[in-house]
Amino acid sequence: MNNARRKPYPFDQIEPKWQAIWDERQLFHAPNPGEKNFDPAKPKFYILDMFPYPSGAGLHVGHPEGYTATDIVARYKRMRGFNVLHPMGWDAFGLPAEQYAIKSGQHPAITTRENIAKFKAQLKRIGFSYDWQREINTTDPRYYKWTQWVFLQIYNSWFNPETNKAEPILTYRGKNPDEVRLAYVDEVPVWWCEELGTVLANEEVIDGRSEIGGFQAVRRPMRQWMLRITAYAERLLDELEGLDWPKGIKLLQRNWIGRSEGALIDFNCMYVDAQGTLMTYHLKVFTTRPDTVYGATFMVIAPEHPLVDVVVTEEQWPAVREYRERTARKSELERTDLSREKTGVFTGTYAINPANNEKIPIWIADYVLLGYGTGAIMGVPAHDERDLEFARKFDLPIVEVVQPPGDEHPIGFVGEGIAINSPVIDGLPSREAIRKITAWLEKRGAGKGAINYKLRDWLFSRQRYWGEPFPIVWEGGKHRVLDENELPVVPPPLDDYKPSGTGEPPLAKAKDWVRYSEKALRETNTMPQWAGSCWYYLRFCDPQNDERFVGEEAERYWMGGDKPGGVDLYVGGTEHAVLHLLYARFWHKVLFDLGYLSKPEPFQRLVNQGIILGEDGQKMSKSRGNIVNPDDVIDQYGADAFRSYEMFMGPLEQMKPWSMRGVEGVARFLARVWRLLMTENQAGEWELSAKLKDVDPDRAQQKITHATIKKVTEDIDSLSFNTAISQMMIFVNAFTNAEVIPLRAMRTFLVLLNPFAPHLSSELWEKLGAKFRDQQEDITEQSWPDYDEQLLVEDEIEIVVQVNGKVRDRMKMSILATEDEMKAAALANPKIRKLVAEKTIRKVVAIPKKLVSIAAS
RNA sequence: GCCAGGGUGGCGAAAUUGGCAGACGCGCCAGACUUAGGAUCUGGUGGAGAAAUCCUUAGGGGUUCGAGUCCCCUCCCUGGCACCA
Repeated sequence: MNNARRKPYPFDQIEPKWQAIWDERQLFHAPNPGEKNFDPAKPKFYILDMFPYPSGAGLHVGHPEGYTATDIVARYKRMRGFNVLHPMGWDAFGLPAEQYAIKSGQHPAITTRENIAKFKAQLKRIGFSYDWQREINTTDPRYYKWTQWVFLQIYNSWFNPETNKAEPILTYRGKNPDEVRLAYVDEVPVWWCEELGTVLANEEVIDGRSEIGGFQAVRRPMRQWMLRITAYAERLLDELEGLDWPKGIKLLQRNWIGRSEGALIDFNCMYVDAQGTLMTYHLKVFTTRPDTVYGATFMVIAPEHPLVDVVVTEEQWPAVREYRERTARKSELERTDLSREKTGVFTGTYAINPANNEKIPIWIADYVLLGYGTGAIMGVPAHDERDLEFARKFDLPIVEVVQPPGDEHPIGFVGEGIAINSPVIDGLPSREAIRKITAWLEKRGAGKGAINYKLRDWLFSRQRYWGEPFPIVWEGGKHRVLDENELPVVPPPLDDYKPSGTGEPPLAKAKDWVRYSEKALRETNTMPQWAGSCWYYLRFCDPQNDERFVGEEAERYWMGGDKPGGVDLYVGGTEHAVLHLLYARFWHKVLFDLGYLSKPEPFQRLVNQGIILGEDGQKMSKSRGNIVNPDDVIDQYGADAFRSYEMFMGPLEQMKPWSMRGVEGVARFLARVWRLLMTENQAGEWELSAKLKDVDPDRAQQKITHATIKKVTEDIDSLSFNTAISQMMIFVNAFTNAEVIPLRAMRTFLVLLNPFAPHLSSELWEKLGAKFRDQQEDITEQSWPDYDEQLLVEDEIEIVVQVNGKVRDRMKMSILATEDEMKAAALANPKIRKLVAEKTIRKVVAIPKKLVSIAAS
C-alpha cells in the first residue's frame, strides 16, 4: 500500500457518486413541448455531436474531444436558462459488426449490443450531460422503420424543375414516373469492391480503393438503387450561404458539387453504315469556353461512350477494340495519373465544327471521362493543356483563337483574352465572346448555354447484410414500394452472412424471406450506412414516437428558430465534410419540400474538432502503439482532469498532440482547486478549510473574480475553452496564499468551473452548502453569474512610452488623461528626454489608456 | 498542378480594432518543507551579453509613429481536390 500513488484529491469517489446522482435525478432530461416540466418561456438550444459507430475497440480520445466541447456548452446554456437538447445515440449499422459475424457466426445485433453497452459506460464515466432518455440506435427496428419510411417519401417524389423542389410523384404529368423518381434503379458503372463484396459510393472510394479497409475497387456496370441528389445540386450549393460553417467545409462541398457554367454545343457528325448509307447524328459536348469553338480541331469521346459502337469505321475497329480493352484493364489510379502520356485512337469518322464548318476528326481517348459532361469534348489544343498535349502527340492541327492580354504566347494560354481567328466574335474579350457565341449557336440550333455539375447521383444500395432492407418488392421485373404499415422490413436471420462474391447480396440466401408473395420478390440490397445518420438529428427531437418519424410540435420546437438550419451547434470531425453532411442536407431538403420540416437546412452552425495525435506527434494507430485509452487516463487522473485537459490542449479545431504531462498539469490545477477549499485533518481526512469565511472579497479579489466571469463567459461563447481554463488557473493562483478565502468568490468560481469539471465542482458546492446552509440546490441548477464591468476598470493605468517604435519607459497615469497630458508627461520624462536630447522630434502620437509613441531622428 | 488552413520559446500555446510578443500549462533551474520526493509551496526561465544594451513571431521586401497582426514575393507543413473539358 505504501507504493500506491496517493490521489491528489478523491476523484475516484466523487465522480461515480455524482454520475449516479445525475442518473437518478435525470437532471439533464430536456422536456418536449407538452411534457411535464416543459417551460415555454425558456428558449431552446439544440447542441449535437456526431454520434459514433460503436466499434469493438471502444472509445478513443478523439471522440471525447468534441463531446466535451459540446458538453461544456450544453451545461453552460442550461445555466443560462435555455432548454437544452443534448442527445447521444449509435450509428450502429456497418461493416465491422458484419465482418465479425462472418468470422464468428455471431449475429451482428449481439456484437452491436455489446459494443453499445461498452461505449455508453465509457461516455457515462466522463460525466457527459446527455439526455439518455433520448438515446437512439440506428439498428433498432423502431428506428429504422422510419429510415425506411423516409426512403418511401424519397421514392414517392420527384423534383419539379418548375418549382425547384420535390413534389409527390402524383403531381408528375409525364408518362413514366419511374424516370423521374428521386429514388430509381439504374444499370450504372459503379465501384465494386471484391474484398468487401459490395459496391461503394463515389464518396467512399479514394484513389481506386475503398475508404474502409483500403481494398482495391473496380468500375463495373451493375443494377443499383440511386438517389437523385443531382436534382438538388443548385440548392445544395446556394443554400450553403446562410449556414455558419467553417469556410473550408463549405468550399469542400462546393468543389464536390462542382458547378461550372458554359455551353452545350452540337457537332454534326456522319458515318457510313453497314448498308453503305450515309448516316448523321449530333455529338454533344460541354465546354466552359464556347468562345474557343473556332479553335476546335478535333473531337474526343470517352472509350466507354455508347457512340463508340456506332461511329468507328471498319478499318479502325481492331485498334479501337484493343484500346478499349487496355483502358478497361487499367485501374482508376493509373488512368488518372496526370504525369502519364496521353493515349488515344482515331475512330475513322469526322464531325463538322458548327462555327466554321470545318471537318474535324473524332478520336477516342481515356482522358475524357464518361461520367462528366456528355462524355465527349471538343479539342481546342491552343487553349487547353490536355488537348494541346494530345494534339502534339498525334500531330493534330493547333489554331490560336485567344490573344492573351500580355505578351504571353497564345499557344497553351488558357486564361481570358481577346478572341481572334473567330469571325463571329473577333476582337471581343473572352467574357463577351462567350455570351455572343452562345447566343449565336443557340440561334442556329447548334448549342445553348448550360450549367454542369460534377456531383453524381448517389449510389444507394449495398450488397451487405447489416443494413436497412429496402421497403421494395419486385414483380414482373418492376419495382414497387411496400405500404407504410408493412414497416419495418426486418432482415431475416442467416447462418452465413458472407457476400456471395458475384454481387448478389447476402439477403438473397434467405429464400423464404425473399418470396414476398406468389409473384413478388423482395429487394435484397440494403441501404448504405449513411442512411441512418441522414436524419437521426430529427429523431432525437422525439425518439419514442411510433406514429410519426418525428412529432410535428417537437420538430417545430427543436428544429425551429429564425435561421435556415435547425440544430444550433453541431460538432464533429472533418471526415464527414462531403459524405454525411451532404447526404443529410439532401434528405432534409426532400422532407422539407414535402412539408414535413420547418427549416430548409439541418445544421446551422458546424464546428470541426481537430484530430488528436499521439504523444509522438504521429497519428494514433495500433501499429505505432501510440494510442491513448481514455479509461487509463481516467483511472489515473479522473474524468474532470481528462475533460479539462482535452479542452486545455489548444484550440478545438486544431490538430494537436497528446501529452500525459499536460494531463498531469491540469490534474494539478484541479487538485489546487480542491485544496483551496479543503484541508486534510490529523486523521488524514478531507474537511472544509478554516480559511473559508462568509466575508466580502477585497477589491483585488473582486476584480479577478469579475475578470474571470467575463473571460470564461466570452470564451465559452467563442468555444475558446483553452483560454477559459487559463483564466481559471490565474484565478486559483491568485487565491492560493490568501489568509481568508471569501465564500462568495468561491461559489461564483465553482459555477464557472462546473461545465469543465462537473464532478469536482458539484462536490465542493455540496460541501459549501452543508456548512454554510444558505444555498442548498444542486450546482447544475444555479444560474450563470454576470460580471460588473465597473469592477474591472482601474483608476490608474500603465502607459508605455515608445521612441522610434521601442518601449523605453512606462508611466502610471490616470485613465482619464488626455492625449495632450500624455504627450506632455512623456516628453517631460527624464529617461525619454535623455534619449531624444540629440534628436529632432518629428512626431508624437498618444493613444489614451495605451501609449505614447515618439518619432525622432 | 489547383484550392483551403497553418508556420510564434525546449514543448502545447496566448496576444479585440495594428499598440508592452510569449498569458496559462508542460519541461527545466534554484530554494523551502521533508526520512524520502515523481507530493506540496516559493522564485527564476525566448536568445546573446558581466552589464548597459542588442536581437527575436519561417525568410525577404513594403505601408505605418508603431506590424505576429495589413500588402507583395519566396520557402516549408497539414488537409482536400486532382485529365471535371
